[in-house]
Amino acid sequence: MTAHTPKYRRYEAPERREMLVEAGLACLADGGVSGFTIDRICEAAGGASRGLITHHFGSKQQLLRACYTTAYDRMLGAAAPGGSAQTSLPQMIEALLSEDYTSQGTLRAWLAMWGEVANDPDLMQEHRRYYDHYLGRVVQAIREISDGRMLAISEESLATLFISMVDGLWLERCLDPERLSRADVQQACYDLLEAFLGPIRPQTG
Amino acid sequence: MTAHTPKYRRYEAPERREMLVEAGLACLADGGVSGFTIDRICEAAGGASRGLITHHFGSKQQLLRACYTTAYDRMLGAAAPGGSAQTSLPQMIEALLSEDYTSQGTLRAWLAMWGEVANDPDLMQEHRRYYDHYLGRVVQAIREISDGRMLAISEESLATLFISMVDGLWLERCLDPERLSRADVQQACYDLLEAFLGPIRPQTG
DNA sequence: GCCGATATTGTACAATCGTCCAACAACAGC
DNA sequence: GCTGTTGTTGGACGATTGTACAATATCGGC
Repeated sequence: MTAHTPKYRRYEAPERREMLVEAGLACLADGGVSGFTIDRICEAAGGASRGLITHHFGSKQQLLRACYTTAYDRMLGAAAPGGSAQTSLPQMIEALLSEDYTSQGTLRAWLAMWGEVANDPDLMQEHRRYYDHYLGRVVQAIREISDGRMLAISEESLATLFISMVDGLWLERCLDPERLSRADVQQACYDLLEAFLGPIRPQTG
Repeated sequence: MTAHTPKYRRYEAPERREMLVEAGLACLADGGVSGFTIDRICEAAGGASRGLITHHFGSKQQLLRACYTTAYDRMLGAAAPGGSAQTSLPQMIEALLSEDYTSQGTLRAWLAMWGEVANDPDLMQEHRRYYDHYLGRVVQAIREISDGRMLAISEESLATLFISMVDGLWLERCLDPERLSRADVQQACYDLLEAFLGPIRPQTG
């Protein structure tokens, strides 16, 4: 007759880790590094206990590393839907400069994590790995359009240009959404690409 | 016979404020927001007392605001030497993507401050003011080159493109200086500009 | 129903945080 | 040299930080 309602739910380690990463990203989004706190993260993870992060990740810093790889994975995933490695330039422009992704929360999270990349060698290595992956995809997408044509600059150079442009526009728009509209920044991307690749703008009716 | 060597030096308020801003920027550069601490800042300001920041600025947050405007002033100053409002595009490329300015310290400082811009309305206002100023200068520099010629896009659009590109390249290079050389990023800027303005690259011998 | 592996809790801990404030000292003006 | 203004000191304060660790609870396998 002891109905015994459990005081807490037990999760498998991988699932719990995922929950904590999720909570960590949420905290980064609304408080930056200062918001990335053991107490707040556990609170955000459904009121878990303070000991959990140390238990599952060893330290707060390692949770941050996990958050970084997750965030990067998602970014790449959004730019290449359906899990394929295939990406089109318009799709990337649409996804990375979407209304959702150019939010102040997204900005705060990335700024905080980038700030750590410069400090943490492990994170730096991870960053480099992802960046190369990202660049490779863009080069591939460019080649699909150029289709063997000789461009004014190499595909790799144009890819670097494109990535930096997207990052810069994303940053400026996050900082001040009223100053730069979504249409503005997306158009700017096409201005850049068409200067090298010719007309590629998808007809929007 | 009381030789009386002073225990500390008294500064005029403006001079002391400047010292604290300097120390604040130094702390931001090597520790981001986490390094921006009353204790560390005072230590960096020649071992001043902990009460000084509250006394001169009212709060730590207001010191941060002062740091932001100083950093932005210096950035604009570096891009337009001699104190003139006049700026040339090559000069900006040279200054903002210089070896010195693409350091991890510079990165950490800006990331930390931008993270606050998204939170603090006062800082946001300041940011907007400076950005408009910055944009105006770039438009002016573009007009000097286009010289009335009709471009593929408006001078304002190209200015936005340019600023975002510089920011993006600056960011990527700060994050991983070994991946993107100074020559790479500066060349990328010219690739962009020449696509719209025709040859403008200064002959480097 | 019990057991054991293991996920979870919650406190203790020392360190650090930002702010406040009363006492103090430097230095210009007299 | 004294005095008044004002810049400076440094400790008190409560809140919060990340980590460690022993105690506890859950839940699958029997």
